[in-house]
Amino acid sequence: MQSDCRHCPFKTKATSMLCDCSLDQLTANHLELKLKKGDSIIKQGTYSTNVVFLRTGLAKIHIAGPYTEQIVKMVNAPSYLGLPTTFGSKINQYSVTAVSDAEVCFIDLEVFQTILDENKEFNREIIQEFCKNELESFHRCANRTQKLIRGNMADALLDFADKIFKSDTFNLPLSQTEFANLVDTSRESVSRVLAEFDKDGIIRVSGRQIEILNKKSLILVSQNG
Amino acid sequence: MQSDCRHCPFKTKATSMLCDCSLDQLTANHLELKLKKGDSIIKQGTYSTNVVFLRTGLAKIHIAGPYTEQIVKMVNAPSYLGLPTTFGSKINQYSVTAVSDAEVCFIDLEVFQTILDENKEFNREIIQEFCKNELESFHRCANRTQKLIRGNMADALLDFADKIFKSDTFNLPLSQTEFANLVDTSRESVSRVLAEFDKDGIIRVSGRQIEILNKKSLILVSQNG
DNA sequence: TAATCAATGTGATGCATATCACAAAATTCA
DNA sequence: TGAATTTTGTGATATGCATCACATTGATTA
Repeated sequence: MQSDCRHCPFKTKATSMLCDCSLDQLTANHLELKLKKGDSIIKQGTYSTNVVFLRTGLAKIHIAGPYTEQIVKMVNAPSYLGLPTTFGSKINQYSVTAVSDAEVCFIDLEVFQTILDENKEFNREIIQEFCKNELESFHRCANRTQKLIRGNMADALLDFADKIFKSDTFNLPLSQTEFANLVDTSRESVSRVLAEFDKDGIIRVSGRQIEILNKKSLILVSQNG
Repeated sequence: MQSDCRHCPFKTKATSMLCDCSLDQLTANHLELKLKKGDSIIKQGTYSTNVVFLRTGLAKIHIAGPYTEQIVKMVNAPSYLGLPTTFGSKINQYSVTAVSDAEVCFIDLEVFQTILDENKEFNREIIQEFCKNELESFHRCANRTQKLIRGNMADALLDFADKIFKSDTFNLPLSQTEFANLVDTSRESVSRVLAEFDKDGIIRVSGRQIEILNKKSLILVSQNG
C-alpha cells in the first residue's frame, strides 16, 4: 500500500525538510503496514535492507543480552528505526517490537541513502538524531549502572510521563517483566518498588494505570536513592 | 600550527575520501596540538565549536555519572572525537582525556559541517561510524549490566588486546581506579580479580604489564562467570 | 635520601537485590 | 463460563560486591 508521502501528517522534523521530488520517491518506494500491539517490527539476527519509519504508535528496542532480553529504549512515533543496523551491518543487531498498535512504513535502504545524499537539511537532521542518541545512550548507561533500583524506576517513570506520554497519568505499556528488563532488575523488585512508591504517596498504581501524584518526590528519588 | 592535510599519514577511512579542495580547507582551518598523557582533550560542561581529530594516541571518553566518573569507552587514533556533542548540543556532554601521549587537530565545526555537506562518501562513512557506535553502545550496556565482574573484566582485557593494542601483551594505560570506572566496579574488585586471573594462569600481571596466557579461558570467563 | 603522596593488596563486614517458592489475580481462550 | 495461562504480590534465603580499614609498595619531589 502506498499513500502519498507529500501529505503524510506524521513527518519527522527531518522528513519535513525533504523536497517534493524526494517525497515522491519515498511514495513510490515504501510499504505501509498496520501493526498490532506485540507485533515484531525488526527482528534481531535477520537480514535487513530496509529502514523503518514508525508513523504512529509506541515501540521498544530490545536486544538479547548475555543472559536476558534487555530493553534498550522506548521509541514513539514519528521516528526512524533500524538506521544503525542497516548502515552498520545488514544483519539486525537488535529487535524492535510494537508495544501499542502502530503504523509503520518500510523504506528501501538504497532509496533512503539516495535521499540522504540529495538533501543536505535532511541529512543534517538525521546526523543530529544520531548524536542525540549517542549522548542519551551514554547517560542512560551511566545511570543504569550507578543508580539503585528505586532511582532507575523513578527515571523510567519520569521518562514515560515526560517523553513518551506527555502526561502524568498513563497506562504502562509494559508488563512488570518487561519493565524489569528496561530498568535492569528482576520482576519481583519492580512489583515491590511500585508498591513502595504507591504507599509513599508518590504515585498511584492500579493495574497498569499509573498516576504521578508527587512529581517532586519522584525526581528526588531519581536523583538520590 | 597547520600542516598539510593532503599528506597527513593518519587519515581515517572517511577522511581518505575527501577531495583535495576539502582537504585544503581542512589544512587552512585546523589547529594541531601535541598532548601529553593525562591532558584533557574535551571537558564536560564546557562550550565547544570544534570537532577534534585524534591523530595519534589513545584516549578515554568519560562522563560524570550520578555518583562516580564513568569511562564510557576507549578510543584510539585515528578517530574523530566530540561529534555527538558538537552536533547535538554545543555544550560538551562528556569529557575526553588522553591516556597516552597524543596528537590532535581541532577543526572548526562550521568547516566540518561544510565538508560533510559537500562530500557524499565522507558523509556516508561518518554516518556508518555513528551507526557502529550506537550498536556497540547497546551491546556494551547490555553486557555491563548483566555480567558479573569477572565477565566484564575479561571483556575489557580482550578489548584492549584485540581492538586497542592488537597484541596479547600490553601495558594497561589505566590505573586500577580508572579500570574500575570502565568496568563498573570498585578499585578493590579490580585488584582482586586481576590477582585471581593471574593465579588461574589466564593472564600474567606484573605492575601494569599484562600478558594474556590463555585466551580461550579468558573468552570463556567473558561469556560465562 | 628521606619524606610525601599515589597506587595497590587484602581481610572483615554489611547491604541491596537476585533468586526461589509459592499464592493470588487477572487475562486469554476454547 | 470454566479452564488454562499469564501476570502480579510477597515472604525467606543466598550471594556478589561495595565499602571500610588498614598495610604495603611504588613514584615523586624537596
